[in-house]
Amino acid sequence: VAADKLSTQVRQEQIAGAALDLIASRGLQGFNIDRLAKSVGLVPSAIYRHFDGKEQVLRAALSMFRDRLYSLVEEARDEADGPLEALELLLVKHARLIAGHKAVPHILMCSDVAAGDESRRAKVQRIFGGYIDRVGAIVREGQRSGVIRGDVDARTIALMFAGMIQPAALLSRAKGRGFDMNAHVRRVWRLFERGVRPE
Amino acid sequence: VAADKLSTQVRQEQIAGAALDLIASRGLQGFNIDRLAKSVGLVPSAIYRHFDGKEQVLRAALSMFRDRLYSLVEEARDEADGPLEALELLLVKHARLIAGHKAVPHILMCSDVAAGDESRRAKVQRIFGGYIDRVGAIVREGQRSGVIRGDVDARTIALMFAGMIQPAALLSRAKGRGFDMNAHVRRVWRLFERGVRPE
DNA sequence: TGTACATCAGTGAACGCGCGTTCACTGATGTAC
DNA sequence: TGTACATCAGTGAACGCGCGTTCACTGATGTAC
Repeated sequence: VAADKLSTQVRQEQIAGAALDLIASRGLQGFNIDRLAKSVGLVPSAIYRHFDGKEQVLRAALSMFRDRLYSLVEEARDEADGPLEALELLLVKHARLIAGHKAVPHILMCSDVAAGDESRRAKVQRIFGGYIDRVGAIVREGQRSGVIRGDVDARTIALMFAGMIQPAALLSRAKGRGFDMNAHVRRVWRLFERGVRPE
Repeated sequence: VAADKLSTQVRQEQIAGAALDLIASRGLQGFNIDRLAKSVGLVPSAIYRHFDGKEQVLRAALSMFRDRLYSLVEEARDEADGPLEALELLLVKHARLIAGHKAVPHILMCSDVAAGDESRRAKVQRIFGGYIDRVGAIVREGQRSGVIRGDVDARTIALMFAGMIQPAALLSRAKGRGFDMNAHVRRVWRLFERGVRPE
């Protein structure tokens, strides 16, 4: 019983998406060709019709991850009015993803994906750096308009922002239901907001 | 040419320590029996004289990691006077480890070590939870003595504290020399300090 | 103090499983005439 | 519109490498007498 034939373009997206889910739920260890193939309803060897190999699948997954991550920042920026509200909204959006067991962003960033060969490490670093840059841009906007203190550089504040989410993502993955992500986000935001408020 | 014979007790410590280093520098992927054996000057099969298997080595490494991590907190507490200074000192100690490419704590916590079977995940979670509890205890002390605001719970502040280090550890691992850890710590501390200061 | 024996850490060859990858094939899709 | 052919996604068997683990052995250490 053979699977339906779909174009390589469609399959590549399916496969990259499935790879992301797999890595998010089972770590890089749990990401193998067998499981990947099964989760898109194909046979392992069929993956090679659409990718040159496992590493290329990982690259595609990373690119998809990057696009989603950056989109999240843009969304927050568009929907909020004002930089401070944009940051708060972004934090809430992250929390929602994490609570919905779709903690792709911060698990991926954390996991051993960042090990491996030089060019992969460079790619992960570029993605994270780009994220910090984008958050930093929002911060700088806030500094110009005077709602965020100007005596600490924007990059540091952006890193602190990222730091609100990562440990929480870990705890949430470990504890599952036992961790109230929304409550945490509300509390931690108050700390952050006070830290960055101008004197 | 055979290696010197050492007691199992000595070898177990050597091996667990080497495992930690290996995981810190190469991720869980790079942690294999061949490399592990080589780094303690033994032949792969010799590892099995001292551990039942790879998983047991990992457990021992985790335990060693836990002891070191908790010791760091106690040291900071002992050497500082006052809870706020203790936190700052702890932050500096972490930064020093990370800058010295011994970023074991936060890489390990982040890596796929936290995936894997149920009992290993539980162990990693317990270690991280214990760390947060210990930092939280310092925070609570500060709240009692009035140097830390009392209207945010200690746990949240402890998580925020952990959040100052993790993203920086990632950046540092990726960028190497290109990231000035000490400068970052000084800047991020000012943010944190202002966030937790009483009104 | 010297000898005999038990214990045990270290060795290297071999085994076997997991898993990424290849390849000859099948059959559907789509295009040329 | 129908036929012939090229293209290409999907299949399953097989291969081979990496790597964790086992095992019979060697020889040093330490203990009993």
